[in-house]
Amino acid sequence: MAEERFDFREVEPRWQKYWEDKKIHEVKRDTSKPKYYALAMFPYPSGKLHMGHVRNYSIVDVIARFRRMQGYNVLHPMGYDSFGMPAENAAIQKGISPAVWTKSNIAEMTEQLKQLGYSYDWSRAVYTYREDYYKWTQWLFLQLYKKGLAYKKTAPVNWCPSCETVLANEQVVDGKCWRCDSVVTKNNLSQWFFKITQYADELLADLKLLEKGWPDRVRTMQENWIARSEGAMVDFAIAGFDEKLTVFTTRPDTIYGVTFMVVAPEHGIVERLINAGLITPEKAAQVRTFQEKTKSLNEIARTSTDTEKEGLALGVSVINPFNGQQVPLWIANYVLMEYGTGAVMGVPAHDQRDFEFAKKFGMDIRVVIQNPAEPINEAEMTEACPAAGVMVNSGPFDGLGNEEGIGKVAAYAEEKGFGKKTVTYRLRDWLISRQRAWGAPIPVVYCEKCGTVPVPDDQLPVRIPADLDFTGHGTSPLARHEGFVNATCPSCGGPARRETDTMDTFVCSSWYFMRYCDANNANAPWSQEDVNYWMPVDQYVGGIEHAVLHLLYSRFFTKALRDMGHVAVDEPFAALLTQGMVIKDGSKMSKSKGNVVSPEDMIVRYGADSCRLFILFASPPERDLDWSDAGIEGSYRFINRFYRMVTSALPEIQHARTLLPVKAGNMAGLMGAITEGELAEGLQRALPNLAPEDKELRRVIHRTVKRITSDLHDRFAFNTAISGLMEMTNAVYAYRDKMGNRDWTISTLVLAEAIQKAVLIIAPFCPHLADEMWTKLGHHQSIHLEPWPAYDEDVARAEMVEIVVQINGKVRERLDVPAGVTAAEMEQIALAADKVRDLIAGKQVVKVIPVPGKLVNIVVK
RNA sequence: GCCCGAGUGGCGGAAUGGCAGACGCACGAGACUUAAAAUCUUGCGGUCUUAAACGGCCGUGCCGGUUCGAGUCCGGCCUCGGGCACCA
Repeated sequence: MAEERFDFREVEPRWQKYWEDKKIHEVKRDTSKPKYYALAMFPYPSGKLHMGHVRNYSIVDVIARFRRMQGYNVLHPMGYDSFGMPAENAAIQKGISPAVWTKSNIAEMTEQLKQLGYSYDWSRAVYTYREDYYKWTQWLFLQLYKKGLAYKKTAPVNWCPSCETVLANEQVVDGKCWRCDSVVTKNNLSQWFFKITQYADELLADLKLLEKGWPDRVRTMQENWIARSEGAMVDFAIAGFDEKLTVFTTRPDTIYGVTFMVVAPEHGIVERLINAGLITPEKAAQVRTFQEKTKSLNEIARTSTDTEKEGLALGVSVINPFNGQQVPLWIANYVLMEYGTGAVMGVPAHDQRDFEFAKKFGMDIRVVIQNPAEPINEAEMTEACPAAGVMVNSGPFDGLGNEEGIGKVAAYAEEKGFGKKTVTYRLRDWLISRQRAWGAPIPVVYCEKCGTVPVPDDQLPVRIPADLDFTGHGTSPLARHEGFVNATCPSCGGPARRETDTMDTFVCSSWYFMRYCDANNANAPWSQEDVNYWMPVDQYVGGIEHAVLHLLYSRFFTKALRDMGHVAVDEPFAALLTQGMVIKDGSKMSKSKGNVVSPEDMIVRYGADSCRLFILFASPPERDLDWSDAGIEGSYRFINRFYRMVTSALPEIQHARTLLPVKAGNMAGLMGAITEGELAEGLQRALPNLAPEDKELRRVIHRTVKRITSDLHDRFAFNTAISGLMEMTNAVYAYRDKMGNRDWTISTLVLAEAIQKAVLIIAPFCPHLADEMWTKLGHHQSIHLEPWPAYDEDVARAEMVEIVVQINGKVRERLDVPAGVTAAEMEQIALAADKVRDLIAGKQVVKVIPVPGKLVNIVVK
């Protein structure tokens, strides 16, 4: 065969320019076709693309191109999630303005995305840092505010006392500031929240709608993140103090087993008890020290069962309303203010954490749930017993099954007025305030007379000033910018101060998929017609690391906006594919490890098509992918092998053209182009004259088309789809080896069919190669506008199949049988085979299990 | 720690309860070539018997279970990875 190579350096840029000039990936609403919205999680413009991006975008590009060929009107957009910390860090470290840094990174990454040949509709690109985008982020904030879904409350932030600045969790390393190594503490600030908990029930219930399209594990993670739990709130009186302490418990059935009470160190009651003098001054000093110590622990450390439990008795008692018993009140590091009411009842007999706490501090253990068959004894317990059983030592509830008891106890409390049945969630409201300058400013002003006043729509956007001073110390640059802070109250016209916090970048990324539907709308975030035509996203693809936060926030946003009438869908992402990471030599690519593979280098050396092909071939999409330099070499070789397969067959295909009448409408017919219809008809006529080799090749071709169609449509198995393409290529080579002395007339037709279908199938994976080959086959229109090839079930079906005969589960014989044999026939054939008869001679056949078309298992004794 | 995953040849992986190792990489052999590269053909889990496997046995992280049959389902571990609310 000819020793030619695919000249990707010349071909790839040429086709990229062609697609861009012809705008073939720009889409409009079109009700004559079914729509398909294919979406990749948009990148943060950190500088250059990394292999994780290439993997993500190659997956979505294959899906988009495949669906286009299948006749869908495909929306495939791209943009940049371009607010965030790295731009501010660049400003602090290099003195470049965040906007300039961001813009130049975007330019570089866009260039690389274009070099990879992704079929984006660039006319719809969104950039969250631009005014025309964040204007609408602010508008949406105000919509939520007006609906009562945005509110302010006090919440702690990480605080570096030396830099006098707020730190992100990422900037706290082992409890210390990443820049100056000072011990980080907590500061309370008044901050904005979104009321996502109002949607907790629906976010949980609607996971059912995603059963088909989302991975089980992501739904499970969200379910556990929201974590609905049913239980009861119970009010405990405080001895000598006129305030009730409300606790939440999922086990009201154990309420008679309470031997102590614990609140979070930051619980408000502690302060009030100190102020009321119920906690002695010496004790109060200890409390302060304890609170300071807890502040330096993060949540993971506090809730870890490995962490030593620390506690401090306050010298105050609370009264169990069920039995009037007084139990001591404690503070402890393992109780969080964020969950439930920040107060938990201590039932050491039936809760492991309480058990450990009671053991450490010498508190009573009282069993109130017994297993009558194997009674437990307080003195001998080595761990808590959370199991079900019968209620004992529980006053009027004795003898009740504990599960029944849960409801009865709660109902009793409700009746008596000291408690009620409650549902709580682990999910907390979404804190969106960030003390940073490179984000969408929260569009609110504070007026001495009018209070908190939203900025009117016609004054949006609240702009980030261009002349900010980034130091990395002290308050946010926005808060230090006089021109920004000083404002006029929109309500009374008097002097006012602007809110200086910006929004969490997750707010920007909670609605970008709706902006893509109508990205250039200057009057609204989107039009109803567009958003309701394109939404929901049919296939969303991104990293598993977003399983909870981004995906949950976006679901919340969609539901809240639906309730305000801005969009008509319940869920934003009908289907989700979570792709694994790209690693090298067993660990994450990182500069410090020096194992970073640059997409740029790979494109220069092997071309975009090889790069795309390898990254899709090396691993199934959900799994982590180990990058291999030798592997991409293999993909590069395959592309050349494919190229030679097509180019060397061109004379035969020209010949095939002369055998077939050109049908009306085939404009490229004179150039040698054959339509799929012409080929199918020609082969239909040639059918009686086909040799076994012809039939075999046709079988491979049609079976492969079928398999790849299903791999792409049903299960996103790009790796096996590509291996199918390789097998098909191998089959064509084997066929051509035998072609020399065969009937030239028929074999050229079969070959033409094989080549043409192969080129169509490879189009979503290697779009440049495919378009180039399509042109060489005489076609005049881009292959990406052609329909996906058809396959014929009858041609794909094998005449004979090999079945396996097992004896007691071990393979003992292989037999060729006609394809459609029944189970009964298979059983007969298997038992009649010589080798089988020898092996079962003298033994008793207990059972025969025939599996049609696959195997027969004979069980003998 | 808690929640969620993953583990198969020298390597990446394939196998929807039914032949473990498709396809590719690496490596070996052969063809072509003055030579090399490229290309084409071919072999390739371990082990035992054997002149030779078209033979036997073992083998999908470990231990146990369900089943005629388990890489696949169930229970218990081990190791690695993702998330844990201010990285995005």
